[in-house]
Amino acid sequence: MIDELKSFVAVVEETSLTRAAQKLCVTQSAISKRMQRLEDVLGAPLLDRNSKPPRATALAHRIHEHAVPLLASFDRLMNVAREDGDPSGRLRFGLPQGIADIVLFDALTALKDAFPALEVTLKSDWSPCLLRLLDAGGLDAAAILSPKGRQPAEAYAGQHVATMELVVVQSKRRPLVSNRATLPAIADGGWILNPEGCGYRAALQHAIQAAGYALRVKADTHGSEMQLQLIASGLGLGLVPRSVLAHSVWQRRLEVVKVARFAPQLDVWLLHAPHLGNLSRAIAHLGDTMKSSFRS
Amino acid sequence: MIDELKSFVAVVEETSLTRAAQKLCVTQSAISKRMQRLEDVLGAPLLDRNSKPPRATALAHRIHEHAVPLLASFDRLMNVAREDGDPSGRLRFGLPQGIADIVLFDALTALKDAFPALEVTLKSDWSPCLLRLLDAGGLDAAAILSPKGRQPAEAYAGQHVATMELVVVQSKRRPLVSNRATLPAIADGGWILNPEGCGYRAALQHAIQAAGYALRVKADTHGSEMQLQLIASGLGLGLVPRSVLAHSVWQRRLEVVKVARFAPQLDVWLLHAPHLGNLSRAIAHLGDTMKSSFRS
DNA sequence: TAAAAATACTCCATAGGTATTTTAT
DNA sequence: ATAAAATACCTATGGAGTATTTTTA
Repeated sequence: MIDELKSFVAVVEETSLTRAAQKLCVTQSAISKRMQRLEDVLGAPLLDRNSKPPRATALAHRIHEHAVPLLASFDRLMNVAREDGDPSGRLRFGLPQGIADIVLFDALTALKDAFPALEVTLKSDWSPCLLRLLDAGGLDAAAILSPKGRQPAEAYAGQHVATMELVVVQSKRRPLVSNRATLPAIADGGWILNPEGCGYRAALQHAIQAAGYALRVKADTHGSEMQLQLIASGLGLGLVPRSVLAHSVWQRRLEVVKVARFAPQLDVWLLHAPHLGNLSRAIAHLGDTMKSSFRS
Repeated sequence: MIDELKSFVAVVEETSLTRAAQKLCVTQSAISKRMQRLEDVLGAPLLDRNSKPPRATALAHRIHEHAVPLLASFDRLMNVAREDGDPSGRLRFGLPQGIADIVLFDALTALKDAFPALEVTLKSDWSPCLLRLLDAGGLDAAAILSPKGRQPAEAYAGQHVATMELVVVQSKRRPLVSNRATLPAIADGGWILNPEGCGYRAALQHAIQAAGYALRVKADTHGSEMQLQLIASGLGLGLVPRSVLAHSVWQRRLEVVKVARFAPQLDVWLLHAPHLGNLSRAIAHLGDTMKSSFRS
């Protein structure tokens, strides 16, 4: 039916079956039959054959008005799957809060600049949830945190974006531990962390449990600034990326606790669906801006 | 390709080839092959076959977003040709100024009420031009004036709407002829008429020339109110439908001249394209409102 | 008479059905 | 073990091309 409509539009615009045939690189006979098929399907004549070349009927003009945008949508649909096509439609991007703090503004600005037509939808969640969504086709791409050195999983396509150094911080005014502490000392210090599922927290928990201690959590927070504010008040220790600390408004009230033989790091990955279609270029661009966000 | 897209949408929404097949009344094998065809055309997998039933990929979700509105447009296009369908799209209606004065407001209001989704485009011109446009498919319907009793032409579809009685008018204060005149008296009176092509003028010219006299035109006007204003000033005679005179703001300053053996009448026809598709009901409604406009 | 569209006829591709195999849960 | 999808195989249809006829300007 799409071929019939394309032929019909060509016929109306060329006002000639023969010219339409040439334009579409088929025989005049094929066009003639396509038009008859279309008329059969619609149940009404589209061409007035009392004239030569036949003239489009009033109904044909109305159908033409519908057919042109329809064929344009069809072309756009076909373009969605082309790797080299212009990014279009919606890009569904997921990222954990901790990464959002660092890259989101830059990323959105850059995407909007490069691909104004692209609509970006965001999903903020912990890395494992994002991975599951990515798997289910609910996301086109996701930024993921994973312990340094370990690939998120073999099955995922994507690129390594950055490695984040995590540092232990406490209040400068009301320190809880020495700023050159040991693992046992901080384990019992009382922690202010983002909830279960957070990549930072998982890394900390893993390290402390591996050393045979238990993690004592004093407060769950959402978002780095809230976390750092509470830490600055002297309520407990925190674990944050060094870059987040550097940009925080609470920085002056916080100090880094150096912990012997404890240097947690997280890898940041930009993973994406195996086939991106015309989002490929957008995701590549996103990867670049993320890398530069982490460098600065 | 339309069938493939319909199947694809069904598969995504049913999350199962088998259920999609049942929904579309074809075999599971057919759906399986349609999906493969679509994937071939797009050059990318839409289903993740590592699961059963297969899950839609991220790309599939994006394609789905485009496919749904596309199929809706397709259905709307198919509906355009159905005689019994809801009127949609654009209705291109032509009518001469003289009829517009009488029916246009009522007609537009009634159409808007009955079919809010319908967009009406107007073309104002003399009847012969409208007929030519209608012929060429440039109009869906046109109101036409033709001398009483004569069909506009056998080839046109449509209905008779009304017969308009035309009356000769002159200024009440400054009459040019007796208000019980004869044909030779008025022939030389000096006329204020709409330009060449106007149905009224044609009728008058025909009657006067048939009686062996010549029509002396003093002024060309556009639109009945302008014409009646000039007539009221005593500049010349006019020929207008009795109904237009009745509704004119100049009525009190005008008087009807009764002319012996001169009773010009015009038929009003509502003609339309041979196949209207889903405009049928709109045109039928238009015919009804026109008739009632002429009665009042 | 010339140009354009429709048609008769043929061939091949392909879509769909049936029956069966493969595969994931 | 079972349900679901893929596939092998067959048939029928239908779409396109060639050559020819019909029709309008």
